[in-house]
Amino acid sequence: MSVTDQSIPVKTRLLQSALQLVREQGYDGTTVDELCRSAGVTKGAFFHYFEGKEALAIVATKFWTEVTGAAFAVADYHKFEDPLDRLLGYVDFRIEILEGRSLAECTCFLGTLVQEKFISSPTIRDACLEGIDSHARDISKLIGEAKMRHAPLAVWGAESLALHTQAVIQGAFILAKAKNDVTIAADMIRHLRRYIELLFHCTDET
Amino acid sequence: MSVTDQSIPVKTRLLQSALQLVREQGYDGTTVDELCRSAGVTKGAFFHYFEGKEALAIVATKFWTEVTGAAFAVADYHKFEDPLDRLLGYVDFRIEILEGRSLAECTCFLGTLVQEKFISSPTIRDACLEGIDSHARDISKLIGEAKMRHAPLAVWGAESLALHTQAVIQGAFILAKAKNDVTIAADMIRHLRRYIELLFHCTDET
DNA sequence: AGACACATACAAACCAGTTGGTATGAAATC
DNA sequence: GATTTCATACCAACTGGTTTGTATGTGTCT
Repeated sequence: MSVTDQSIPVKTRLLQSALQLVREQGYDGTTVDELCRSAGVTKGAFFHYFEGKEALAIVATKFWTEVTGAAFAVADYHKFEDPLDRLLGYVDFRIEILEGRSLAECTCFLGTLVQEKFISSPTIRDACLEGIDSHARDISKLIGEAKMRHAPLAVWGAESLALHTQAVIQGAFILAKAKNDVTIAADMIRHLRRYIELLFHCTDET
Repeated sequence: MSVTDQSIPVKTRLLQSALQLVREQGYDGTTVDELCRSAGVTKGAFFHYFEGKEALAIVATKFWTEVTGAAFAVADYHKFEDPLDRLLGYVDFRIEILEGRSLAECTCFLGTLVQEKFISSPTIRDACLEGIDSHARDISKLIGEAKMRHAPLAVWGAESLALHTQAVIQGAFILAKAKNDVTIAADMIRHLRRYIELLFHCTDET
């Protein structure tokens, strides 16, 4: 099921190509022509479905949020009864995702996009923020439940820790890109796992 | 002392403009013309000093590494006798740097650049890696000393933890950009601080 | 006079977006 | 039920502006 598969609608193919190419080359580094070539459509088709490049970026952030949201929704870690196990399961899942994938395949479209356009396009920035926040809210809920059961008096907030998990993951991707080595990202996320374990097991310290 | 200050050499002005503009707009989003305008020089001057845009980027990474390296070298946190205090002082210093600064002024040139060009320009990627690693080595040394004194048996490695500090900081910048709020980066780095404290104070758990 | 440090003008490629069209199918009209 | 009408989904060529880079000129210092 390549991205040029004729059975996939043109609009979807363009969005899939956008996710891939932007993660590989950045937003400004990806031309509309290239996007069309990758999706196997012409420029006419592109401008039929999207008002312009920026509009595509906005739609792509929503597309990304849906696709990844669905992947997390069906992931195994939800099966654990203890919310702390679910939280640690989530972190393990983030590590699993890295395995056997190229960097561009496992890094975050939103993080890549927002770093490049956070000033030059507030519209894109807001769209990225919504996607990131949407996922962070899910994680915050997980953390809140784990906190309620295991560390109700802890000083740190669930929301803040949820954002921290996302920060670590985003930062892990940057280091992995610099080192051209996905495994380094896993190492960084394992530190996050240890941090969470310490937060829940050394409550006297917080 | 603006970047167009006539007393600063043209080449330096171009490099300073590059650091600023790339952090604001990204590499591909910054044109050579814009760079020249910002530095108050003409295109002739630009191509007199640099072979091209990519060559400038390489030199800019070295410039960045020197400038920031010097800033960290003279920072206060080195005064502490206990290496753990120096390490925590470093983290606090990273938080201090954020205060009163705009996002583009306090984020990392290398992280921004490498995320955009890690595939399309291996040369730039390597230059960014060298800068990041150079700083990480300094932090790794700090951590190694702290570990030797306070947690010699800990399972985590100094180098890995040093990279993790950089990952957290880079990721903090991405979230801050998405939220358009520098203070969120400080929150993320405070989690890093707590992680380090826990690592050194709950050694039985590791 | 010759080297260096720039400035100005220009070229060649590139890129987002436009224009003007075709093919197809569905709905309205006769 | 045949025909016209119209909207949708695309396609290919083109345009105007931008971008990196070059070629050549000019002033200055030694």
